[in-house]
Amino acid sequence: MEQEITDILKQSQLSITDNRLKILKLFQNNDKALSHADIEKLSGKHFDRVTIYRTLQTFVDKGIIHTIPTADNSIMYALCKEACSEGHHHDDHVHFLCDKCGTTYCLDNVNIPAVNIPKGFSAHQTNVLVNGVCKNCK
Amino acid sequence: MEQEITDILKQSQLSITDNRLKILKLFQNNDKALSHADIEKLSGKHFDRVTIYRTLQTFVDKGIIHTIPTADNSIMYALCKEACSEGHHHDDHVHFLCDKCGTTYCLDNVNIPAVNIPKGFSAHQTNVLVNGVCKNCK
DNA sequence: GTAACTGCAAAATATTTGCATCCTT
DNA sequence: AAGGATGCAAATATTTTGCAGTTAC
Repeated sequence: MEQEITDILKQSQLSITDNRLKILKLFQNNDKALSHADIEKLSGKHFDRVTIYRTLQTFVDKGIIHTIPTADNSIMYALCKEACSEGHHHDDHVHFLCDKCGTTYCLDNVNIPAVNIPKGFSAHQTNVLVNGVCKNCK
Repeated sequence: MEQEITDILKQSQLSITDNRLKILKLFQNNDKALSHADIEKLSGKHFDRVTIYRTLQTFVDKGIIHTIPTADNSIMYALCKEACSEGHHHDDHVHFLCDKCGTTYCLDNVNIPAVNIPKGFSAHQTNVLVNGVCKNCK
């Protein structure tokens, strides 16, 4: 597990630092999407706000995490699966936001359905965000 | 047309003010989603930032406009169709974001497809956001 | 006349940038 | 040693709140 995390950084040609390892571990341990604020709390404020901003941005750029568009517009981040690579995300899965607990899940096993778009438009990527109640809050 | 706009406000039991009429007119004239910044620009800075914040919030609360979750997390707003009412949105249409010109469209005629969500989860609302190239940028 | 709306000032938050220092390689 | 990463300070930008003056009804 520890090994996996460092591998992720190596593959993206990023220096292996405590900071990055800790943030990555937060994502792995939580199995849900995290906001900047979540990371700040979960980390116990051990590192700087600015570092979190920069680290998240770096991870997004490298395709390690992806952002999730949410209705209330808090930016959420979650780990990308193997299909993602630098500059080219394939987050073709559905995101689920629980209205009760606020947790955002990546439903990796749920494929996004095909969408018919009008003539003249060409689709490149599709995001699906489902709101509702999650299994824990039921 | 002018009449329509005042009717919208009347139906929501809101006072009819220049400010609100102008902002509503911006939405009607542009046929696309607008951000807070867009409105500031389009209005020619004739009214206060704060007023725009409050007006947009009021409109969202009353079901006159809805927010659109976007990948880059700028908050976009667009007019709701007749199905929306206070506190209960039915934005069951697809949103399209053009990667070239940045325009966000409501594809009112495109219904959102059914999504299979896992056991234990119950869906309440589904948002679909498609990225690509729009008819004008092709 | 009264309640609602607006604009200004200011506070509170959030995000970005510059730079000196420290850490990874 | 060199380049990248971090932390601090500070600059910007964004959003919220309070309040007094104005406007719609």
